[in-house]
Amino acid sequence: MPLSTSDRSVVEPAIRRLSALRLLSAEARASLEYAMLEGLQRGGPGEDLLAEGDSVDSVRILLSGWLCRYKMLEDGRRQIVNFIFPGESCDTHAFLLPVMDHSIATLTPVVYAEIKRARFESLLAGDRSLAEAFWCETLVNNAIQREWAVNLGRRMALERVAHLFCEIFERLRPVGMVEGNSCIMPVTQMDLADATGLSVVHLNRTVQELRASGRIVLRDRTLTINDLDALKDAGLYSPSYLQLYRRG
Amino acid sequence: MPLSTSDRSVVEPAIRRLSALRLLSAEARASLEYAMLEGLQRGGPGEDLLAEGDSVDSVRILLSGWLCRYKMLEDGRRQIVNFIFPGESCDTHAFLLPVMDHSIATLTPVVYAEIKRARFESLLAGDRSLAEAFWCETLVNNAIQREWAVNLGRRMALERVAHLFCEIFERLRPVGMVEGNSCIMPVTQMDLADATGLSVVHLNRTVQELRASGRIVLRDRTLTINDLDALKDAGLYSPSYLQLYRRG
DNA sequence: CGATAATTTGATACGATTCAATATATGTGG
DNA sequence: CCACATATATTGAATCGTATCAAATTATCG
Repeated sequence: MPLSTSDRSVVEPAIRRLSALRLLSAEARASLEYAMLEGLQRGGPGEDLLAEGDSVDSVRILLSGWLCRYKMLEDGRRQIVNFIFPGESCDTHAFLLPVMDHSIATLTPVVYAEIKRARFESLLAGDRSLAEAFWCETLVNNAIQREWAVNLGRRMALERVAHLFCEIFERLRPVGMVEGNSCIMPVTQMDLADATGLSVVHLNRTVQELRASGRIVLRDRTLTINDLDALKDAGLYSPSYLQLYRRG
Repeated sequence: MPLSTSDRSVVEPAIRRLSALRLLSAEARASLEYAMLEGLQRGGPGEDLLAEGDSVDSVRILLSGWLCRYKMLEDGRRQIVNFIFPGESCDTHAFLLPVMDHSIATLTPVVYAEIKRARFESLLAGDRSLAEAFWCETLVNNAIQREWAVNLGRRMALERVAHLFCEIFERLRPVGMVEGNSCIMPVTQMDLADATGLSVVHLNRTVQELRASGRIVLRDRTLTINDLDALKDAGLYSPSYLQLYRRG
């Protein structure tokens, strides 16, 4: 569903995030903004943007809402392997590989920019820092993916959930989606369970434990972290892997 | 420990692997070979090649032996987040980020080629297909990392170990390290436990279960898979994520 | 408002961890 | 080449964390 708007602020999260990774020239910024505004799309919740096995011929940059990357096992078990937050892009270089190894789904209503591959490539060809910013994003993504392996492999339920909440909070902050000590949490507990490798029931109990100990408030789709440092301790969280404020 | 040799076959695994990802010109091949041969290094088992927090100024390409990427939690829990096999490179673009988010250790004696960043960059600048091959490697790595999240989050012990064995087997094959239905397995059960997110005791029992059911033989540091398809079934393994035989 | 989805609760079962002990390999120096 | 020390693999028993199943409650949406 194409979306037209004259409001350039919709693309701001992407510009913000990329600028944090690499200092972008005014021209690079402008041409990217323009390309994004031309390709604005909307999606409803619960849609697959890309499915495992699809080939990819365009780049998507999320501007609002949440996406997730997930994989399914034959018998229906689902693992969310990562979230995608506003400002982040789906697959800037996925076309170098033949097909998607995983699926990408909307968890909420979303707005994103879709840029055709050729267009995207010429954008990158025109500006080295832009190319580097997108590559950095891939590398940071890789680092996040590694931390998820640690989370799933070596942390206990309470630590896992605490860690995930810290990560979400810290990833939303640089794109301006944190207010005070709160951010939105627009996903179901089933999604959180699939992201932490827990059953819904146990995830629910774990969340309640975090609530009961006063570490978080989670209601009305809003997460409030009373004491972020305490939650980080509980989740054995060390933020360096996000490399949030890099500038080459 | 620098290593000199006149035998060019040491670099073959790397050439093979990169060639599988992208068709390389004879010149690209030759210049890469030359750079690798100039920077040959040896390492013993149990050494950190790079530690979390280090900054990276050279690229390493593994030629023989096994490495692992791992992260530690404060209290000593370790998660191996990936293996690195002969022909694979450690950090071709890690210098785009300021510091390592994880450590890389030798699991066996190794031989690798170390190429200084500037040298490496000029190599890539000189040949587009070479640059693309290395980037593809990063993307494939990312896909493997996602599959590890699935393994750790949603597979049970037996499935996890079966899956890991299948993956190892399939990653060793294209670099010629599989003979018939056997490959070497030069790591301890503790390493396998840390890779699968299990305790050593339970990993041991799981391996025994795989042995008892006749699916594998594991002794003398050699893994023999009697029926690969059966092991894949047991591990809910679907190999597409490795994207082994790509050519752009 | 009713229908459906999401969250919460309870009870039970199972998979995996832990601790402790033993057995087997591997490596080292004499 | 053997004796010893150390690392690795194996076994058993008890415990703990998490899953599963089923039901009840609460929220959400048309």
